[in-house]
Amino acid sequence: MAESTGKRADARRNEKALLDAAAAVFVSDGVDAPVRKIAAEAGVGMGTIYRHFPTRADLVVAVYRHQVDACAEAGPALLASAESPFAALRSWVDLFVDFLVTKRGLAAASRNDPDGFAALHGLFLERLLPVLDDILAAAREAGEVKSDVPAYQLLRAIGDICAGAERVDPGYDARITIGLLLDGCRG
Amino acid sequence: MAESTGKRADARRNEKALLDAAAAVFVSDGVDAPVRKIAAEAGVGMGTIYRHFPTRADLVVAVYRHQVDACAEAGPALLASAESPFAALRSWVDLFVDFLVTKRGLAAASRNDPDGFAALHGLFLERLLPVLDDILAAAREAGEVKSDVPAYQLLRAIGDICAGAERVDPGYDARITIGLLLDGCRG
DNA sequence: TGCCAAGTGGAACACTGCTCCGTATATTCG
DNA sequence: CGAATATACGGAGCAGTGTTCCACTTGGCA
Repeated sequence: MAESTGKRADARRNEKALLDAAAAVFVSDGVDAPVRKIAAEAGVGMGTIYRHFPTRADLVVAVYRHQVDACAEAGPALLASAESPFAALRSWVDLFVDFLVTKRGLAAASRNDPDGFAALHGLFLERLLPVLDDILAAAREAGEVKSDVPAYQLLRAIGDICAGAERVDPGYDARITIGLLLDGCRG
Repeated sequence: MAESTGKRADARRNEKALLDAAAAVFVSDGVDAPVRKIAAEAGVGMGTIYRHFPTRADLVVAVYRHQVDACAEAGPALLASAESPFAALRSWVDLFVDFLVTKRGLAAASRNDPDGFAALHGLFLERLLPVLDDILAAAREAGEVKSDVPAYQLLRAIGDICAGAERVDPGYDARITIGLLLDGCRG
């Protein structure tokens, strides 16, 4: 019964254990936590972790995929409920920033690892870019955004700023920068 | 004769060799190049490199210090010659961005290494922050900048954006984002 | 010249991501 | 129920990193 995946029962169990362990370790140690630690936390060996997630980035993507989905799905709702498209833009960007800054190291996770970057970047592009694009288009139509900056440019800038902001420093607030950026879009 | 440093002649020679080697390797391999490679290029042992530069960040700072100085010194000149303080702001930021993007990995060099970050960050704060602060103040006085964003916030945002932009991607241009940011400052 | 503190080199350590393959076991079939 | 087999597991091991340590060399001075 259960999943129709051809996987063996223990394999499925281990995959779940790994996802849970990774989520826990990412919270306590940051996304850069050693693979060994995640394997240990899950109570499996190195071989197992690499069997299920060929690269650490795959694991990261798997762990956060549903949160990214939630962020993507919130877009249209915000656009419908906010008092203006630009307000929706602000709210949605806030959501994304929240997501990024509450996951220690998420945005920077792939820094050292080009493949990892591609995976995470790809997830954002696939799920979030269309959403931001819609919001941006609506805001333009309402005359609230003059700049013709592409959504990609904006999405990436936000990611980069949050990545840099991960360093703890009481005097710095990434949200201020991002607010400035959005103001810049109004032209 | 020569420097009044109490250092031995061979020590001074090695320090110079290391700086030259590091500069060369940074260009060809990026700022993240292995320490061993720099030592080999300079023809010295591991012990020597760590004697002169206790951490890789110290080496990075030493290599780029005079370029940072040049950037700092260009500030007042730009302010005097540009047709408006905001134009000077743009030009100066361009200068800084040029510096960051032409040094592969410079802005991200310290990413993995908190001490390294502090060193580089400290250099920028010490040399560049006052310059940006002056330009920003002038632009505000001329009514060209409405936002009261602190210079620190802006400087760091630029650094973070360039750090993120280091990943090669023909579709992304950090300068667009930074331009947007400056537009945002005009309020 | 001879001495010795300053300086050097590179082996060794601790840590990382990742691979490999002998072993264990879930599942299936007789 | 008991074997046969494909599937999955564990962890030792490899390659590469930054950094430390200390026996050895050498510049500069008396």
